[in-house]
Amino acid sequence: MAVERAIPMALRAAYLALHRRTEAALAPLGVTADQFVLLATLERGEALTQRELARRMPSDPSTVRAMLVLLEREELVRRAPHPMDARARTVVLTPKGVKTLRRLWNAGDPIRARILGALSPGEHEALVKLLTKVATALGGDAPSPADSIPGVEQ
Amino acid sequence: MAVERAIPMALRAAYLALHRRTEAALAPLGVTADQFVLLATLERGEALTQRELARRMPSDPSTVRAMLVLLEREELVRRAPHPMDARARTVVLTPKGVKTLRRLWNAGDPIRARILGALSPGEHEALVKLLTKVATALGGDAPSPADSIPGVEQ
DNA sequence: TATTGTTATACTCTATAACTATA
DNA sequence: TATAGTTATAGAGTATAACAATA
Repeated sequence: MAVERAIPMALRAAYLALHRRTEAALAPLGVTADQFVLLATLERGEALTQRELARRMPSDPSTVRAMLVLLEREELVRRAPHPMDARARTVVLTPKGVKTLRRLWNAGDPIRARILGALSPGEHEALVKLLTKVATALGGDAPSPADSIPGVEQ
Repeated sequence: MAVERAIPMALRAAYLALHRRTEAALAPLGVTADQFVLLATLERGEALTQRELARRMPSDPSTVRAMLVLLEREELVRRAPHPMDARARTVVLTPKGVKTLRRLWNAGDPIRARILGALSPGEHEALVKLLTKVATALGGDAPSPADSIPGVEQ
């Protein structure tokens, strides 16, 4: 099997721990961890189309739609016709969504604090940089055969 | 909101990229990324009980059972009565499971190579260390010494 | 009494394919 | 023709609670 497997497993363990702790912390507010990510994505860029939202999550358009239906039922987001493109719909946070999102950030603070508490400032910066490298290497971009490393995968 | 949010998002992005690429690579073999993790966990410690398997994944016993039912249907794993504890069942890879697992590792090699290709040896080591710190800080499971059952490994 | 596993149940996320409407 | 979104459908993982059998 030849290729180091420590990183994938360590990455999985760290993410799963984060995910589960987040689920538990947000559950009292009736929002899942993934829904939180969606809401936070909306906060960063207002009036996104569903497609753009899916691109940024990143996720699948039909997955995003399923999530939006749930969030709309809770009145946390609202979908409106796009002003220029009659095919598209824009998604925005409702006032209730904004308020809930603020609470969600607060509910997650202890988790982020726990992570930071385990790392020095230098480690923190390094980790973000390394994770970004990994994500980029595995990125949605077309897997160009030229990028693979000859000789490594025997 | 006070606390840095770069790490959680970077962690999520990296894991999701890994997960999706893995799903795509293993799909032709009819196994999901999570099922692969289960099979690989079995490979590392044979004749685990379902409970111990769930602890190591980590996952929920009822989740693991659902996965085992699927894997048993594919004849990749087999469950047998525990020799000492009549309540428990041991789970082992079938010969077909062993063979499939070998193919799964091969199918995933290019993904791991891609990760390694993006990192220097020092970065690779650093990343594993940092991820382990994060997982530990978030309640990552402590790996326990081998508790496989002597004499049961097929 | 505590633990192992099963069963029933429910929900979320995921994703493909066929479809409508619009660009 | 291509794109945005919907609908139908399916499957996989997740987890809780009630339960039986056993330690």
